[in-house]
Amino acid sequence: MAPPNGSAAQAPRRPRARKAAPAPAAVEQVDTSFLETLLGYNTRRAWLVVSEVFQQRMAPFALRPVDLSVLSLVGRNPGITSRQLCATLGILPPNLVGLVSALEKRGLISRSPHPHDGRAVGLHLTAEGARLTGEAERTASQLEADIANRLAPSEQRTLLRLLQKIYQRDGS
Amino acid sequence: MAPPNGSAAQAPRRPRARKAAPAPAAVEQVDTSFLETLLGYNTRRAWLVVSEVFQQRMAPFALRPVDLSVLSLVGRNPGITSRQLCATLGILPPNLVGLVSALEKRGLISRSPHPHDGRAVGLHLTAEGARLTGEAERTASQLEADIANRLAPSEQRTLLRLLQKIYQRDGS
DNA sequence: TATTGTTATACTCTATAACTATA
DNA sequence: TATAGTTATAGAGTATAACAATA
Repeated sequence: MAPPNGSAAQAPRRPRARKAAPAPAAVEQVDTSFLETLLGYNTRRAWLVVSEVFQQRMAPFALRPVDLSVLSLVGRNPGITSRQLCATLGILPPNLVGLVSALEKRGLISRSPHPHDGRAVGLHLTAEGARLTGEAERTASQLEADIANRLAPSEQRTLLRLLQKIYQRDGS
Repeated sequence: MAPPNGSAAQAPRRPRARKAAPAPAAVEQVDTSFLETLLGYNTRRAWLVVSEVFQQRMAPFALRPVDLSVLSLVGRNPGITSRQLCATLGILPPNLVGLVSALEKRGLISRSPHPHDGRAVGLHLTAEGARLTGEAERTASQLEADIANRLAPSEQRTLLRLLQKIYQRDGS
């Protein structure tokens, strides 16, 4: 799980072109220069680090990242519907059903009729749900602060802003 | 799949605290302010955008992101072992077996004995593998450039650098 | 004894089709 | 007819245990 990278990657050029020579040489240091130019590779690697630390620190709450996302959205948007949760988080409706049911069985969220749409159901946090969500949010913020302390405060703000520019105002 | 966000998120504060009041009001605009402060949330959302475009543009090559990663690493590190690929990409050995076998069946990579370790097997690109990998790498670079053009060139370099600072020199 | 590569397998995550009830 | 929520199910991704061959 520990990638032994160390090269300061820049461009995807590789001057040393070998002519299919079967020279039996072992690879010592792995050259990841091209991959490190890819946004997808870098975001995935960064996410792996964050999600691993998340799993460790949030274990006492028994909440996955997606669980905290749902609880946080329900807490800040009382009466939000499953459909709105799906659209906001990029989850497909069938995959949200079990998630919400589990949180309801744990007594963290409750369902109530939607004001003017008999098909929809509004979601709310219970008192216990609000308490646990608040504590979990504080833990998550601290957790991410500990990771982001490798960056200067201005760099932290910049990173979030640039990531948001990548995925916001975009549908495909 | 299209998240209708629009708020300029900053801090996880929410002044409007409701006392468990069952006021039946529908949610119009979803407040994602807290989630947008989380590095994990932002990296995942950005990755979803990149991976979706990747899937579209790379369809002609029938390569997933992880396939291109393997081909690129084998191309730049002739004789690299499965174990080294796993360590570099964060893949578990059992999950790499089928991946490498598939690329071998497609005639893109070949196996050769390791110079001084009878257990290990060195991986190499075939002529066809090198051709396809080169073309796929150029397509991937263009694809990501098109996504990153929402950012200024200096911002693009900054984003990659900050992401790398998050996941590099880290094992847990 | 430790490591490489492998098989088998289980668990999670994600995606599609189809149904119901409301609009 | 279109949408919200749901069920069933299939597929992809990820995880552990255990084995043979080699170090």
